Parts: sequence; structure tokens; C-alpha cells
Amino acid sequence: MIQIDYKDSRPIYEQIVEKFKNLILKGVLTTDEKLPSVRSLALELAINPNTIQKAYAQLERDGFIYTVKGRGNFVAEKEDLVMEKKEEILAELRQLLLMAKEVGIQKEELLALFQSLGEK
Amino acid sequence: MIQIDYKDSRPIYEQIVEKFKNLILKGVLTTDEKLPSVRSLALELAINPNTIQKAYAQLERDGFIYTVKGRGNFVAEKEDLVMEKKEEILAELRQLLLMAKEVGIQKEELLALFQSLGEK
DNA sequence: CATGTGTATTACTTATCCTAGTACACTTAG
DNA sequence: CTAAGTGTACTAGGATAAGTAATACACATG
Repeated sequence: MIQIDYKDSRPIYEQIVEKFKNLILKGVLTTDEKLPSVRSLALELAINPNTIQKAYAQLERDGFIYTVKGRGNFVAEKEDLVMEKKEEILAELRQLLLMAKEVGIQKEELLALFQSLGEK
Repeated sequence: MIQIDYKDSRPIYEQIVEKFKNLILKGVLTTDEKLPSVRSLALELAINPNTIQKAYAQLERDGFIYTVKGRGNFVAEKEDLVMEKKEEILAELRQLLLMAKEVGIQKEELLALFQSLGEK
């Protein structure tokens, strides 16, 4: 299901996070589906359970899965995922617009930027 | 002119960068004014010249100063500084707006955000 | 060409990150 | 209620990266 690439310089847990994100985004894993337990996956990949744990914790922070103690890890709703991403972007946008104002970027410049993107 | 705080956990070069940025933004150091040489400041602070060098390199990357080999480091024009900051913000904004589009944030939402900030 | 300037190379020390070992805590099936 | 499966916390070892220093090089100017 998941495979580690030791030629890849990125840490193992990061590779795992990415693979699961792909599986979820592509719909291979669907809402509320159970992920392999930390132990079973650790056994399968011949690595330490804590490394899987770290990957799962990351996936949870990013809103891709939810965890139930003693039961396992499950795929989160895609709706939630999108909403969360939206909120993130809007928050960043707010902050950036404030900075823009401080630096004296004119409203017209911003609106122009806006329009140019909308047209594509 | 500059002082190191050893209780501060941040690296020395970073403290120096910040102090000079403040001095420049507050106008204590004015355009084309010469900064202390790497050696003299290193001597004064009893640290290695390379650490000062690292700080100055950072300040140059950030557009706060410009360097002339064999002559020294000098305060950059404030105009340039602001322009650079502007470009940075606009670039980030462009990227963020693209992401917003990908996630399906509506034009109305963005415009509303714009307006709310403009009114303050 | 001597002195003051920035720069490059190298190495040492320290802090941070990744992974592992182990023990603990919760949930459910039987 | 206990056994087996689950996630979690704590600690420690090893590798990697970051900060600083020592030293030597290169450019500018009087």
C-alpha cells in the first residue's frame, strides 16, 4: 500500500505523509475509511511505530485524517479538508493585504492584480 | 552602537541584523551612510568577523544595505527598500490568489475581504 | 605597497531533527 | 473482566544542520 524510497533524501515520515495525502486526494482512500494501524504499517515497512505515529499526527494536523484513541486513524471528510484550506488561505490573504496597506500599495494596484487573474 | 544580548536565545548574527534594520528604518542610519567594518565591529563585540559578515550578507539580501568590495557596507535607499517590499508582497499575493482560485474561493468573497480592509 | 576593507575555505561545537526502544493508556470483542 | 489491538508519552541514540571561529585570500585607496 505504501512504500519507502531510501534513495529519497526526505525523512521517512514525510514520505508517508505525502503518499497518504495523495491517496486521499485521489479518492483511493474514502471518507471514514480506516488507515493501517501504526503497528501493522510499521511492521510492514520494517520501521519503528513512532515514525508512523509522527506521520499520522502530521496528517491529522493537516486535516486529512482524524484519530480515535484505541480505535485507529480514519480518513476525514473532503468537505472539511477544502474548508480548512479555504480558511487558511483567507487568513493569509487578510494578513498580506494589511501589509500591503502599510507599504502603501494602492487599491487600484490590488484590483488590477485581481482582475488579471480572474480573466485567465 | 550595537549590543549583543547573551540571554537572548537567537543567534548573534540574527540579533545584529535586527538591530541594524531598526536603526535604518528609524532613520538613525541614513542613506549611503557607512556601517562599521566587519573587523571593527567584530573587535568591539569581541566576536568573529565572519559572524558580522553573515549579518551583513543577510542585510544585503534583504535590501537594507549594499556592499562595495574593499570599501565597506552602506545603507541603501529607503525608496528601494519599500519598492522591494512591495514587489515581495505582490508576488505572494499573486500566488495566494491562484491558490484561492484552485480551492474554489469565489470572487465575491475576495472582493468582500478587500472592501472590509479598505474601510478601516 | 601598506592598510583597511569584504570574501572564501575549513573546521569545530552545539543544537536540532529523525528514528528507535520501551512503557503507558484507551477501546472493544469475547 | 481480560486479552488483544489500538494510539500516546517519554527517553535516548545517531545523524544532520546551524552557528561561530580560525585563517588565508582578494580588492580598493591613499
